[in-house]
Amino acid sequence: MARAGLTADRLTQAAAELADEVGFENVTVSALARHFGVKDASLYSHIRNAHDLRVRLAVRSLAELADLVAEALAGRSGKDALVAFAHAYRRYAHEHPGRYAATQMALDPDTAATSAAGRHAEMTRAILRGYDLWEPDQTDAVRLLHSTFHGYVSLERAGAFHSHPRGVEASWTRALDALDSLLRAWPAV
Amino acid sequence: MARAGLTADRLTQAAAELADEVGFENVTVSALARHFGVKDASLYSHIRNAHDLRVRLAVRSLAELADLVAEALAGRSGKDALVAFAHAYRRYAHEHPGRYAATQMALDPDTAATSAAGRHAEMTRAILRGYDLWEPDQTDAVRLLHSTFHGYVSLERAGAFHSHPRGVEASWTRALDALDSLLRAWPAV
DNA sequence: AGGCTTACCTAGAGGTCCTAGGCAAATTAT
DNA sequence: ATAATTTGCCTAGGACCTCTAGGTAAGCCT
Repeated sequence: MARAGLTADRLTQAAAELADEVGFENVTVSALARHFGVKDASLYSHIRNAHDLRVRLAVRSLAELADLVAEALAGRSGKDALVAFAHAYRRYAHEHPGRYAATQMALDPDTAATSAAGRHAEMTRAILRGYDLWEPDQTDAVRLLHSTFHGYVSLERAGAFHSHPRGVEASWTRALDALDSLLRAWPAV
Repeated sequence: MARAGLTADRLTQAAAELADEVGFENVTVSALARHFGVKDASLYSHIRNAHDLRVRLAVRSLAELADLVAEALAGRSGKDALVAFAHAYRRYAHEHPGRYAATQMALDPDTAATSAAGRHAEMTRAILRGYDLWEPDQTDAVRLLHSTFHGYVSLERAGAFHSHPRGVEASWTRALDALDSLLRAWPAV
């Protein structure tokens, strides 16, 4: 009986593709086993349980997104960097909805600390070097930017903006204009 | 054999409490049936299926949140209204995490149209009457505000801000200052 | 070739979702 | 007050998912 050659990595990769096809919440051990033509029980040599599989997918997706953002940021600064970051972020969410959903999973503190979540914060902070912001305003601004990007993308995906004819793309561009101007004139306390 | 007196409404109410206790994703038909001391199958006379139950919970939570926000907004305008809206919104998410998660469910267009989602947009728009914003900037600003509120609250709940010592409360207050100043000086195209 | 590790298997328990069909309690009609 | 109707909750059972225990065989190493 030939072996399928499973590893935790190949499972996570397949789970990522599956998530984009059927949605993150439908990534099950059974579906993954079917994909490889093996029995459910066989996967438990490689992953601890279903939650472990989803955590691996989340960690992998965070790293993948961080790579794409890093690439988009390379050689840019100021508004140029802000827009590049935002587009890379939103594009990932659109092209890989299942993986993006995975990045929103609540990770336990240890896992989060060793994940690429820190790189995301670091890159957001790098953008702010093009603006005149210092602690603690810098941290506040990082949180605001992250919130806005994530909020916009997830509301957009949830269909919250469909009720109005104004183009979602146009609002996004204007939101970036607004954030840029906000960062340039960050209000003093 | 005495009846439990189930109705779709009582089920939804219990589901809301259950959601806040065990998390939205753990609101199951079985758990709800256990809560009422009846068999799973009995619930299907009142709800169509598990998805239907979650949709009812989402619609109910949206309405509940809209009521709280409306109350907070009453008699306020300008930054005062902005801050009141934001605090009511964030407070609901903190006090009722399961219900708040429910409000983020993707609803089909018909359900969304008849839900309180429209009231949320309308109230956000009302805030902007205190600023000098007109279409299409108004819609862009509504989307930006909504995104930021939702993004901040959901990242906060996911633990994304725990890695830094800066207080989450302080950043939130500053974010509102920033949004206020942004709305007062909304950049022209 | 023999031995070791491990990839994958079968079997099965327990949980959730949901349907079909039945009885009995509550409600309405007579 | 009794009969007819509606409906709330039941049992039974199928389909799918999660996960454990224990076994067989494939592939690597000497």
